[in-house]
Amino acid sequence: MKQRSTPQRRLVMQAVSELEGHPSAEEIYLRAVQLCPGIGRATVYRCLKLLVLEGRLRRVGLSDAADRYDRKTQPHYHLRCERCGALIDLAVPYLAGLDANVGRHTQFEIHRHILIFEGLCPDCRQRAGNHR
Amino acid sequence: MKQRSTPQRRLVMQAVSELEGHPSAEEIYLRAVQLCPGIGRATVYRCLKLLVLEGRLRRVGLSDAADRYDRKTQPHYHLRCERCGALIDLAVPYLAGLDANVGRHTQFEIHRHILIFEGLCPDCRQRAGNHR
DNA sequence: GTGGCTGCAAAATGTTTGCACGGAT
DNA sequence: ATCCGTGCAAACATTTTGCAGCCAC
Repeated sequence: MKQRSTPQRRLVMQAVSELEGHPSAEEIYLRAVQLCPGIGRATVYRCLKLLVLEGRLRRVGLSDAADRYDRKTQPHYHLRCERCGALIDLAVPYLAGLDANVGRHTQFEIHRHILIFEGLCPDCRQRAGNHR
Repeated sequence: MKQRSTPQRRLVMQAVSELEGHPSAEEIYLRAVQLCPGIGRATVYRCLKLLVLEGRLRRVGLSDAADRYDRKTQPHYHLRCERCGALIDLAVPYLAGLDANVGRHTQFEIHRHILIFEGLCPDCRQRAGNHR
């Protein structure tokens, strides 16, 4: 199964690039529709999946909201506001030794780890403080 | 809103306790039905939510599968097999300093972090090795 | 008798799949 | 001619919600 570079594929990549931060599939779809009316949601989902497989995008899975997509594919962590849902990249150094460490203590073969910090962003923090 | 201790609430807690590991809401529901035919799915979901709120259970959210519930409520990390979905607790010490550290570097008020390791469990590892 | 709790069915959400068509190789 | 990609709608999985009735306080 050889894959083609279709206009839609390029367009989805472009939509992600134009959207700042970590857009969801729906946000990417809405932007893609602007660029190419008629594109289908399923196509966007399929393209995103392929782009992640190719390593051109990274999927940030959230347990209680739609997944987000990230142009930055190198390992890094995320910070999320539990009130407004904002998701931002963290500059904290990647804890490369953790995987080997856990592998040594369990019979698992560790491939990666996912680390997400949760709390309140400055805006929500202030808003929360005000009506307390 | 004062809350009552109902038979269903106790039963859901019992079902979680009887099931080993980290059952999903559906697994808990199925066990609950055995103990009390007629209990509804929605009731199980509502009870789980309340029990988590009370701090008697911990919810382990997974981005690509149903959430799991954990009787162990103290902070700890998880290890997940990406092939069979097995989820187990990790004994790795909790990195308590991380939150303060990230808080110092971002304007966020950090409340917690979620750390999940992913890889292959011993069984799946062997199975994967065999047909390679 | 007020207000939370239950069970049911329906809704909501996010994502995947079946299918027929169309285009590229 | 084959096979991949597309658009649409329907299916799917998980969780939440609206609502009527019930039970405990």
